[in-house]
Amino acid sequence: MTDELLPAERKVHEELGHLPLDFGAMAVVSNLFRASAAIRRHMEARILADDRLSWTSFVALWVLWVWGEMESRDLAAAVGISRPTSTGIVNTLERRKLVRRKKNTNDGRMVRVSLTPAGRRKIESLFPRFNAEESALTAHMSPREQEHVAALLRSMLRDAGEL
Amino acid sequence: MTDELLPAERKVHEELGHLPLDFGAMAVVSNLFRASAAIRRHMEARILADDRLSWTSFVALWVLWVWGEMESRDLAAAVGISRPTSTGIVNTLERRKLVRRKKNTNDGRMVRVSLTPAGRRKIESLFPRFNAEESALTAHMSPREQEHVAALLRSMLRDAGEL
DNA sequence: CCCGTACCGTTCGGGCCCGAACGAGGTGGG
DNA sequence: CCCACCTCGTTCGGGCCCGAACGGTACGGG
Repeated sequence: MTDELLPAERKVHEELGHLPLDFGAMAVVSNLFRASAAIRRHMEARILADDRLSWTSFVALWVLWVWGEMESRDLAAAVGISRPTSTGIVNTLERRKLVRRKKNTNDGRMVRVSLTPAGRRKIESLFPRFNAEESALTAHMSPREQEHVAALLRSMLRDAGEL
Repeated sequence: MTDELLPAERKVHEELGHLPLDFGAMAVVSNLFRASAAIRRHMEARILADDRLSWTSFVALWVLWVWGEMESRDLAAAVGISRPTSTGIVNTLERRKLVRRKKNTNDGRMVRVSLTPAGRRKIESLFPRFNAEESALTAHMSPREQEHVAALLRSMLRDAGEL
């Protein structure tokens, strides 16, 4: 594992090194975003492209798989997108018959969303391949390191939400 | 620092625990994305909203600040976006007079992009506030932990690109 | 001097993404 | 029974994002 700085990071030190900045924090956040975007692109190209699924649509299927039928606002929150975006994603998935909308009879405002059988088959065949790729991406970390990194990420997540 | 599992993660273990999946890898990747999206939203709302700048536009300004005038394709690569997206971003920033396009006289295909004085003033006033927020987000890590996490993220980045 | 090949930035089409605003449905106090 | 007030999903407008395709420029071999 090379923990060398990236060329971009070296250039930053050259140009900005004299300023009173927190370079440790910068390294964490910028690499967090680089890694996130790269992994997303990797997964979309390698696993999701055959089914013309975006990352977000895939996450939506996965959330519905894990949680079962749920109300639209809860789906948005679980996927990590706004309610307008969720409307669009559900439209796309409904058009492809992977997901179904149902009116809630108790409360006329709510819409309940769930997987169709085809949607369930899709995520059940896709997810193991997806997880195998995740596994390859984290193969150079020990289980202890994995849990440590996950914990640090969770605390950054919490801070970003509260702070 | 609570390193407790999120409710969503507990539910995943309940529902999927019996399947032969790599849950450690899952925890790393899913929290990587949750954190990335949360930080992005946090920064856009807290630092960038006043100037109506998106995260990506901000990164473009930052890259041009650090590297100076550069060719459009290199800008795209450094920001981490495709060339078509880069065209759009540069259009937006040019419209706001933060960035300038210039034809390269040697090679008629190339376009060189650079900050305007207004663009330079903007990023120089914005970045310290941005970095202070990064600093707050990583305050609970020791410098050693920060470098460790950055190194692990760099190696995931590398794997996602090569693998 | 061509012409095939390669690479540039851009355009096009379609999906994702958000904040603001809207209409419909629900709720509680007067 | 109202009628403010809230929350739901959706629509609208505008920006971001990519792969494919296009016109323009460069360059090397025949």
